[in-house]
Amino acid sequence: MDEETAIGPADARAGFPRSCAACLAWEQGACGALSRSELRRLAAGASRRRLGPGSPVRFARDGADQCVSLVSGTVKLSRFLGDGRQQIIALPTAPRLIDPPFGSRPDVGAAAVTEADICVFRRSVLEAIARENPALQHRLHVQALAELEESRELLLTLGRRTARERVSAFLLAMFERRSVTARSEAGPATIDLPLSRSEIGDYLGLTIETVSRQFSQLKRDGIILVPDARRVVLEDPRQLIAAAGQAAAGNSPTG
Amino acid sequence: MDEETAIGPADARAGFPRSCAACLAWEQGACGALSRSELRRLAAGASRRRLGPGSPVRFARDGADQCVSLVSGTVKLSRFLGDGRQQIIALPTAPRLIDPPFGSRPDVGAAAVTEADICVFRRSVLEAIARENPALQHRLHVQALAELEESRELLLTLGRRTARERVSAFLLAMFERRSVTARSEAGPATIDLPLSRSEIGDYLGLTIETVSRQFSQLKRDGIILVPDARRVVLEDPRQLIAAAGQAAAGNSPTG
DNA sequence: CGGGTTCTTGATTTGTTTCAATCGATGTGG
DNA sequence: CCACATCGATTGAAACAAATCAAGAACCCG
Repeated sequence: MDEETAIGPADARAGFPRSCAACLAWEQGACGALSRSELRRLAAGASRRRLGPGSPVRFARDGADQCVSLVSGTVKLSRFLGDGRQQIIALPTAPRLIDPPFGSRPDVGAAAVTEADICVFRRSVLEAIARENPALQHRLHVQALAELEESRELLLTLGRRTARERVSAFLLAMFERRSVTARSEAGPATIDLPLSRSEIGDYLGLTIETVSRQFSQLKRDGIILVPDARRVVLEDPRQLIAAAGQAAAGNSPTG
Repeated sequence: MDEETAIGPADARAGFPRSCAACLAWEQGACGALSRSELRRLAAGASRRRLGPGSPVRFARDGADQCVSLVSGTVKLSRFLGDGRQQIIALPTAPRLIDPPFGSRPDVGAAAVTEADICVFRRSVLEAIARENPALQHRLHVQALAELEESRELLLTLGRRTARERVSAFLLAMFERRSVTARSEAGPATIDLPLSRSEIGDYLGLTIETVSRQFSQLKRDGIILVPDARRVVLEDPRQLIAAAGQAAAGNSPTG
């Protein structure tokens, strides 16, 4: 997606902070746009943490000087209504800056959905570096635009798709973002779901029961197989695509 | 929101391209971060156009070298399903870059909802300038993050709010973005709606009939007055806020 | 094996859509 | 100036999809 990493391949990591040298998110993540000295500056105040599924990610409320990077795993970002209704608004996977610099994000909650590693560092330092380093700035910008696109796709789903279309579209999306190792495997396509039924509901604006019913329905229709609750195999991808209610070109039909 | 304009106040416009000197979006928009020479470079291939309500904004499909800036008015950005179902995903107001550089935006449609002026210029030139001009880059980045926040707010609305809550939240949002002149007026707060009932439906993921019914209901409850279809006066703002189902802090109640 | 959690399935209710008719404003031509 | 067509908005009745309420089944872990 982006050629210009400021630093060389993995074997050239000498001179970098130790924690960064071992970091999986090193090259692809935002840090890949950083020079040795910048990385050292950032790593100074940084700390790593491992999270189990479900553990909340504490964001810097009240303007504390923090910034969270997701180094491995998947988290859910949610917004809430006063009575507890929850909507998952994004499902970032590593490597990704959740809670990015310059953002004004209000009442967003975050929690790990898989095992996850996060790296917390000083927001002010990253912002300062970004202001001097166009490559980093550009990376962050492109990242934000990608998240905007994802968000808008979900908007279409929540606003206009039926329950069946929502879970079909969700399965398709999970299929497309599956890991490279899973992608290269032969045989029928298998999707590992990072979310529970309840979380899928919170993502798709549905109840857990409706999600479950749609799974059963797709199963009965011979479109998917569900060997266990966290896995789905695609029997008939063609039909799943049809069931998702595909998006169309943006030329408004009539105003 | 952002102090660092690269150039001085309005009376210092000498030396700028003529069309830019007269441009309303000049300082606040992205162009405000540009130097004289950069602005001249950009204005070279630029063209202005006035759009009536409903007219589609032609985006550069198939990678044509174009970029659209909204100079005045409001447009709707929509996504579509194959059978024509429409979801409005954003309602940008001037000054704003719709169809911004570096974005990969797929099948997004755009149409003016009010009278609108747009400025079309060469995408490659803006991208080139952005890569050299950190202030512009930063502005575009902050802009993208703001749009992401708006999008996520709408996500919460579409995923978890009832019809009544949706139109209440919509009215509140329209109230908050009303013009400065309208804001300073005395007397009961009046909201001018830029959208028709049908467009409000497309924005809130509802049908036109449901939108209409909710307006009538809020009227009957003494919360709003509807002097005509395009205007709403707030009788009881407190109750409207309650009816919108207010958002809560992001600390997940339980996972 | 028990105890808890998650998932599934069924019956019923409810909110929203769909279908259909009417109203009101605006504009046109006779 | 008044019938008449048009378009958006409103209202009503019926149909429907998803939520809610309520059991049960499957699975996991100690």
